[in-house]
Amino acid sequence: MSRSSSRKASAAVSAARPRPGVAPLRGAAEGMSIAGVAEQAGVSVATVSRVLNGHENVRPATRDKVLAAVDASGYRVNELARNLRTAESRLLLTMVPDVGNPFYAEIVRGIDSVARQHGYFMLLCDTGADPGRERSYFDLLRRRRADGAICLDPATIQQALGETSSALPWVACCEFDPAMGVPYVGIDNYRAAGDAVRHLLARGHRRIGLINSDVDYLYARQRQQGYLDALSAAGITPDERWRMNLNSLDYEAGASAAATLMNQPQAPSAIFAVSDTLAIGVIHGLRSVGKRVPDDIAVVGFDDISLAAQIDPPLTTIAQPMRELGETAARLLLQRLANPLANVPGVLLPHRLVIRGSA
Amino acid sequence: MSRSSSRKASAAVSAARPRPGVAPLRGAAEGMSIAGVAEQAGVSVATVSRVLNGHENVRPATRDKVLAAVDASGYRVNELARNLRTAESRLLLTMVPDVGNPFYAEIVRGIDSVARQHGYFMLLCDTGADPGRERSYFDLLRRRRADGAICLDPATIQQALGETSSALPWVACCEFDPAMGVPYVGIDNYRAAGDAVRHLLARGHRRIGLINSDVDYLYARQRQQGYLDALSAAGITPDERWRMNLNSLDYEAGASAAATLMNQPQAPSAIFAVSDTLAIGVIHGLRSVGKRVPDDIAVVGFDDISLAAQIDPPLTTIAQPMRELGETAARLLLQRLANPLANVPGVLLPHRLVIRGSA
DNA sequence: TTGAAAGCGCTAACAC
DNA sequence: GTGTTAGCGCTTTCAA
Repeated sequence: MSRSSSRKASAAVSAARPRPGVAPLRGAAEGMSIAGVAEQAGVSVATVSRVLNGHENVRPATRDKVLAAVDASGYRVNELARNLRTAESRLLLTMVPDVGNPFYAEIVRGIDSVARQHGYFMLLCDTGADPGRERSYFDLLRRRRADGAICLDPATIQQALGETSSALPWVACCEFDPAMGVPYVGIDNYRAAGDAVRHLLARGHRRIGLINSDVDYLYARQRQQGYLDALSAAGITPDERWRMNLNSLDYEAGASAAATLMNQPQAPSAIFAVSDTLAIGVIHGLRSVGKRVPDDIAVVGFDDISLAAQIDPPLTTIAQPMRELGETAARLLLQRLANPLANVPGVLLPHRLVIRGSA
Repeated sequence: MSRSSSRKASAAVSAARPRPGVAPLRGAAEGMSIAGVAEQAGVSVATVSRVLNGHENVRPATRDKVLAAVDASGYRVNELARNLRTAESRLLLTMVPDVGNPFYAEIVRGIDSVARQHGYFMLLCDTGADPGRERSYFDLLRRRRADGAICLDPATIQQALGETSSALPWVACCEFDPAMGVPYVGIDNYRAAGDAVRHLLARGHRRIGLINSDVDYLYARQRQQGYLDALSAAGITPDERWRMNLNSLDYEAGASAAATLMNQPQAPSAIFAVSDTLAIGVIHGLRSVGKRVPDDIAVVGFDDISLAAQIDPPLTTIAQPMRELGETAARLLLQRLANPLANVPGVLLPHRLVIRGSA
């Protein structure tokens, strides 16, 4: 828009100083381009580029001249230009439904660390489960703003599968369907949920409630099935009134769900919540209706966010290897980018039951 | 580093198709550029560009032709090229010390929402308080990868002030020095801390502990001064043993600090922690040494993250308008980008004491 | 080992 | 209203 004048002007300035010898000392920043550095160093732009990119075939003396000029001018490569030329943005998109959820935060850290190790930056997008936003993020890929994407948002994934996005360079993390033809990393949700329920069973509970998210999501269905089958295997017929499906993982959602669940005859004596945030809310909700945990009601969560160990009582939960989940997702994506043809495998990471005070 | 080979191949492919005449019908995606669309629509690239950018001076019929061609080809603008041409990346960098901290997460949401409203995307960077990473992020600005930055990391800010970064387009959020010549948004930390202490005083406490972060940080010094002055004003001589400085805001840090604090004669009867995460850890730590909150020890936190209301006992805390903090920071930055010369003001947002069960 | 020059795909003068 | 064309700043042939 209003850019041409200033930039042009400064370019002119540097062009207007063919003064040999002493560097004109025009401080750092702005106007300086690779051409200016070349001029100051008395070499061609090609040579400057070679030095900047660490190519071997440059005479040490030449290299030093260039480096000196770069130093003196405070030049920084314009990655906008570099990106166009090399046709890559070196940006990885990460889509999460909610940055505020500690579970996602830790995964995001894992992604970020691997990405940075490989010279990529991470563009974090909070979809807020908003379909409009969700769709537009995949477009970032098509518009070359990002080289690849990692999606953690179940809703987005459901939607992506329905569209033509399978050709795009992305991987699924935590929420996935092995049949979907997109690389993924996650855990065995079915077994994990079963492990949680079996723990409760072993503690003598027979009436076990399930506070789940929307069964539109794969992971929710998998965990529900794990819950159901574990109950059946113990000879218990699951009561439908013990189950609730929420469209949020917020603390508040868990709190009110717990209150609702307790407000019925034959209320459960234990609750399995599919997320620690939900479970923490559940404990709060239970307390608000006068129930003590674990004495009156046992609670098991899912994820093992760092907070789980801090609350009262400390939360018994299924630990997911969050950091590794993120790191693996990033590696899978990088692999796919490096070799678009090779088919990248799906990977399942181990989970683990962590027994603390709540159940 | 290893980025040359693959790219070369694809460039060659598209370059090898100067075939004139009938559009090769090469479906959607890949190779398609604005020139291809122009050809299919039978117009010039300039016209396509005009349509794409919503310029008015295009005949409806022409516009339709172009749109049809865009549709048929599945063309998406290459923003790499656009960015170079317009000399802006439309990316805003946000630097936080820790994405996992719910306090920052909420602010980040505020930034993201304003950014997106204005056609920018947010590049989130977790500095992890690592000086190396910190420094490299400001370089993103110099390399034109981001148009501007919002910094939430105290350590990074301290360092940025020492360097020549004041010329860069960035704003400070939460941590700031009015004298630093960089736009900022935050709260009145001095008064806020005073309010917390006065609340405790009003509840009859005389021995009030302070669990603070590193006094290298401006906000930490401001809150400490607020604490000290409030105590003095009440005729109390602050005991140095009541104060602790931590280099982390993690739950664990708060927990162990609390244990340490209690492990001395004349231990405080109340604790003011400068962050809710710390305060939650404190409550946990207190419990682990057999102290009950608030009966034995009162606890006041700072921030009012959503979790504060959920724990047992619910946390009394100083609420910061997190969402607004983020939104304001983004607006300040956008303002600065729109008009680099105008001097953007510093803004202070109101805080508020939220009284719950812990004190 | 170095330089000249051809673009990457787009926008915006400037003509017509 | 529409087309022609000149770059944006960089990387990478290709030739010397």
